[in-house]
Amino acid sequence: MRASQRARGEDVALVDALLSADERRRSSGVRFDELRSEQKSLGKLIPKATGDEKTELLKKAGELSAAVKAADAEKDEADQEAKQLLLRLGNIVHPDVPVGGEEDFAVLAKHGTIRDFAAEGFEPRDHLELGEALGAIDVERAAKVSGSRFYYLTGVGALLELALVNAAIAQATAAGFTPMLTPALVRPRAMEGTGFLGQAAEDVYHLEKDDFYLVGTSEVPLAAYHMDEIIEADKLPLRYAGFSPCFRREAGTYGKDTRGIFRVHQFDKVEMFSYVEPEDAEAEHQRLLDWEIQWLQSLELPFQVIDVASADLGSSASRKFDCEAWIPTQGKYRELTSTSNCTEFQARRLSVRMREGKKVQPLATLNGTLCAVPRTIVAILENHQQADGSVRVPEVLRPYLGGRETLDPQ
RNA sequence: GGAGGCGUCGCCUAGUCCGGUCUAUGGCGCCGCACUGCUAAUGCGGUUUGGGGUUUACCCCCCAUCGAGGGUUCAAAUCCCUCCGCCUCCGCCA
Repeated sequence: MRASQRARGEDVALVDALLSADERRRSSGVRFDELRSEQKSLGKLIPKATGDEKTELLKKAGELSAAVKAADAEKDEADQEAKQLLLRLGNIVHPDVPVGGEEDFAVLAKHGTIRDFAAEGFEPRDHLELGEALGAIDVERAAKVSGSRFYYLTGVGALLELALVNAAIAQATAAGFTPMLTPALVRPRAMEGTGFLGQAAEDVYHLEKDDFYLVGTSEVPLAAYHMDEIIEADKLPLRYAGFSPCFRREAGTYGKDTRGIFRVHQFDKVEMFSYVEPEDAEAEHQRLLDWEIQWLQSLELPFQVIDVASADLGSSASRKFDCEAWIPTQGKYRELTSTSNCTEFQARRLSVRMREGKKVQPLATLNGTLCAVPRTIVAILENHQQADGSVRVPEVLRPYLGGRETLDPQ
């Protein structure tokens, strides 16, 4: 456990503090139970007693009651402390995860072929230039209305999003996922339970007046969907494909990806989410990755799969695979999808359990992006652009775009 | 937004007015056993969840849990406050 937290870049002292807080929580709990038990047996005698005997009993009961209250307060304090410490602690890192920061990922596979635009005889345009020429993206007016990192999808841009979403939902449904439209505003418990109020809290929008959080992904409402429930083991796995808007403050990214729609405050996303038995979690993680690969291959994009390094994992992930598409005008691979194995981390916090025979225990949750719309549009526009400024539509999307084979400049 | 009603251990339900006998009633469902050519029916027993103690294990014991959290009290399902959810009516609204 210590090694895991160090790999994550957390303070090892936190683990020790947590262990001692947990011991205090236990011992104060035992003391409370004993006093309470005594108080209960005394309480049974009082209604039957009379006269001096009763006066005496009431006096004793009064003293005991004060002791119980003191013990209760002590127990509460220890509980709170342990809980606070636990919330700061991330999931245990899977032993195969490469140790290190953002740059220390391991490349697991490469798919597709990167185009050689020089050989084709033209300079690739970036997604914003293409999107504006197609009448698909308008960031200037979005800046007027909402500020930076917002966008309008217009005309074929709007149609392209709808096509992507329909195609993604179709793939997920064919794979056995239940399609879900989820709330974008959630209570603190859902946010906290999924692990987004830890280190990631700065990146989350909060509506103070109503104490709602805007979700950064439908992972949140999908994980909290079965909150406080016990699921029969033979019902597993449960697989949901959520579609929702996603909101991110993108704090601390000033000057990063400022052009176009690669990094924005609001976007739509189709997300896969699985509830499985803990023993099946690693296999499910691989399946989620395979579905992502299938999706990106159907869009005919060149991409690589990486095993994200320890310090770059979210607090809830034990292991994370990203699919990064090649972005020609940036000359590098950029994250398009991400799948995390959260093991029992979220299930414990949200109290989602499974029953197998007599045993009730937390299950495992996993999530994986199927299609984060704006980034996918970026990758499609840039990779499928043609010398005349038009963009070839991948075949999987054509049925959803009225058979259209290209998007053409206006 | 206004008024009223409701929330009990899988589901339904008794209990709440008037605090202690609630160790929460009964039915359904489910599990086990018995009985019966099979099935069904019947009988008996069991059946919230979490934490702790004990144990090889089973058993057993203690504490919490009556939507959630506070309060009053020696003592709370029961009284008071706040919040959450559901239902009905009114208003407003895409």
